[in-house]
Amino acid sequence: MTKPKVVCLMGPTASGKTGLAVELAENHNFDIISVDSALVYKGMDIGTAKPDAALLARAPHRLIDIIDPLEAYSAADFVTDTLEHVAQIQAQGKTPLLVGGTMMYFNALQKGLAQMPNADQAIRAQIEEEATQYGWPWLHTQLQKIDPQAAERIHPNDPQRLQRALEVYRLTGKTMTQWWAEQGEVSLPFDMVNLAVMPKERSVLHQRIEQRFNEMMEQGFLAEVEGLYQRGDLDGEMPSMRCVGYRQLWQYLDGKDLLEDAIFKGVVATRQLAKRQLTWLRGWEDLRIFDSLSQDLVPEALNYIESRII
RNA sequence: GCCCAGAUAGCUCAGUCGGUAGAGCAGAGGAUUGAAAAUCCUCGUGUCGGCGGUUCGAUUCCGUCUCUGGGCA
Repeated sequence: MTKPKVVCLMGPTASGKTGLAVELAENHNFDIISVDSALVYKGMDIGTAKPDAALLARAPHRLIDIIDPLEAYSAADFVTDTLEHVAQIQAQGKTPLLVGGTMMYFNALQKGLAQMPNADQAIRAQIEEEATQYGWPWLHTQLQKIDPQAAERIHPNDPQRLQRALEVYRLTGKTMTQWWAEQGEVSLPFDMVNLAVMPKERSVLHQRIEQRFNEMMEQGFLAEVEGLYQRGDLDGEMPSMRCVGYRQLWQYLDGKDLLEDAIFKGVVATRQLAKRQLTWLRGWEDLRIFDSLSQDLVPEALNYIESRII
């Protein structure tokens, strides 16, 4: 018996995912779920290239504007929320169309996550404290004693993963390696149809990225970040303010960079993001890639999807 | 026109007391299990501005030319 389908539209930043998604939605019985770790934030619109009101009216997106920049979201939150939305959409007899560039979220959904606990601020602060006192290499040797396999995998210079591995152990008394071993196969009540859009040439993507960043500046990106800066309750270390562009303009507002340099660094960071997204995509199983410059992009993509949905 | 300082990797520069050179950034490849637009790993041959000279050997010293800054006229 064939399961219902969920369509996943992926692609690097600035590849034209949103435009394609809206067109697809208007030509098919789709309901869009955003797969984007930056679009979840309210009030972060220009710099995230969030679809505007007119576009959202044509094709509503779920999982946009769901939290304040003060809060954090995660791959696990995404999976939970998405499963709920998918069920709702299917109950209405529509097909979910997942669109976005946060490959980690797609991966978590498709490959599954171990049943580990959420981040714990107190434990993280504690580990942070130990890191400033003894240094991350020392924490790495601690991990070696607790979970040698994880220590093998995690580089001593990778504070984020080191912290997480230690956090999981302190929280549960079980190592990350144990959690992984217990993980088991994912079994979702639906099948995926994966497709991606991107320009054939990397240089085309780079041009679009630079052009789009300049357009964002013209549209008032700096004022948007300034507004967030002046709230007073946000800081540059929060996940929201580490987003590409926001981080660099924050540096400028902090007086740590010239505006011109901050803009350049923002463009660079966007290119580097695109590169990492492409690395994910390169090895993705059962993924059909479409050229974003193709004249017949919409019909081609629609054709492919229909051939897979049956 | 004269004087001075430069000219080395895509960019900014270091360096070679004469034995053909290396950092940061950019770029490329990879990893990716509750921060993922995050975090991290790996990768550096380029007429060392052109042409002559000295020398076994010049990117390095000398001369000259070109170009770019700055100063003086």
